[in-house]
Amino acid sequence: MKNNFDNANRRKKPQDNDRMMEVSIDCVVFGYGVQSLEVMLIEIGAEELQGSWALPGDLVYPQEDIDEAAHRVLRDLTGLAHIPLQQAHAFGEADRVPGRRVVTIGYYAIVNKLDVQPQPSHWANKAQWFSLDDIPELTFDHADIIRYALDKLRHRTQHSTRRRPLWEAVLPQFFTLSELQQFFEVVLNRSYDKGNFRKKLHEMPYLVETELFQEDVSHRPARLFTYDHTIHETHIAS
Amino acid sequence: MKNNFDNANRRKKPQDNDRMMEVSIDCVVFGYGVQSLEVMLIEIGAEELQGSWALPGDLVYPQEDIDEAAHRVLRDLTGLAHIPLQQAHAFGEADRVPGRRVVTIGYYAIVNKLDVQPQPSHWANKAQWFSLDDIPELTFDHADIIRYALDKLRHRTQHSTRRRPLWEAVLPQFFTLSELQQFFEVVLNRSYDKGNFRKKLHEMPYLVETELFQEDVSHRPARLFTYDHTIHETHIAS
DNA sequence: CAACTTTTTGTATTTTATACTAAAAGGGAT
DNA sequence: ATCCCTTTTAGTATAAAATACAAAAAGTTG
Repeated sequence: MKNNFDNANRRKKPQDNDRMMEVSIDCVVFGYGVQSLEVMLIEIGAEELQGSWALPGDLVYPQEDIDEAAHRVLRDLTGLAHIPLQQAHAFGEADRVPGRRVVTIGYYAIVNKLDVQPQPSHWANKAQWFSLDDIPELTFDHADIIRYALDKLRHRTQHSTRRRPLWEAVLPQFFTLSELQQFFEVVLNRSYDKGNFRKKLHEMPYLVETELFQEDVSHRPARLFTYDHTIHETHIAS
Repeated sequence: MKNNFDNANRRKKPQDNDRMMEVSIDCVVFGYGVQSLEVMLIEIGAEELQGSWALPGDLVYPQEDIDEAAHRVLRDLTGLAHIPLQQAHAFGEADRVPGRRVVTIGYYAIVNKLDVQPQPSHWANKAQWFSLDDIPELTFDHADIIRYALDKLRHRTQHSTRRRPLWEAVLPQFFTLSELQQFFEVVLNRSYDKGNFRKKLHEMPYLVETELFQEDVSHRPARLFTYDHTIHETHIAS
């Protein structure tokens, strides 16, 4: 086994470490709430960066996949588990971390703020939500990583109809069309016409109408819909 | 300087290398030609993988940005310089390279086959074009990397109107609308109606009409157009 | 039951995409 | 020169999609 060499570096043996570096993960978790989109940050509770705000991130272990690492890091620092993280971009400026060489891979996700309860642990002192227009000074290039992740989040919300929709992880199992519309309005920061938005949704066969209705609202109760992933997949295939 | 620590790993000193790994770049260079889209592969000329085909790729140096590394690697192995490489995706399965831990970052670009002359060097024995439907067995997960890059290439060709278009690097400075149409047809693997395609192009103010025409063609010569990046940028801003 | 809210359906208009036709402008052969 | 071939270029006619707007339906509240 130790005699297998990556073609990417054929003149070096694996045990030579003069070309090794650290690889980290940074997670951009967006918190969806009523009329607001926030991002989860942690306060560092150790060593010289103590008191600084940063994205939840840590080094990748040699024996784990980067996707696994993303989940572990987020869970260890904030307590958030089973979050559908997506890779956004790798950041690899040589001087992005002063005095060290760390290549980081940015991941992003969106969750419902009501569904999660941030629990800082390990070297995270605090873990809390920050409004997107009120982000504190962050370590290193973390502000860039957030910008990039927000771009991807918006792009994917608008375009990719061929993958499991992001709102599926945010909305309850049964939801109204207005709730879905709000998701788009909050994430994309624009507003839609109610009737027209509804028309477009009716062309999505994987958005299935149930016989359930809203309760305890002081107006006409809306019909509840649900997302059917099986229908979505067969729809993509055709 | 050595006392600065990444918040991503606050319990380790930089000199501990039990969490270090190798980071590599793999370049997917698409070659645009008449009615064809190919990809540049190299034949490995050293050690056990000798004779295998692979993407041009190598380890990142500790002191260079990953974007720089991508250009260096491609130049060293294939002789291709000043190629506008774009990051596609990071691949970090723990077992993607047997016996080692290498996280690789995939980059992609498209060039005109007539503009470049592949010159294998370093540990590349050969460097040549392969048709996309006739790719040989590749090392590691390089086939996945190509798939991913092709996806990005197509997506960007079709959608992103807000960035410098990919065809700018492929077409000559002055080109006909039919040449531009061919680019889209080859990359997206579909055909367009001539009149309608032309109509859409006329809505792009950064595509400017010149007073030049084709010469030495045995039919009505077409008007030549050119791309104006300044106009494009002001157009994006509005 | 009138006032109010939000859902839901519907129409009318504008914009965009697609299909198709035909004139214009060259070269080459007769 | 004239006819035939090609491709460019302009244009029209139709279909589909996006947008704007209006109004009925179905509940709650006072």
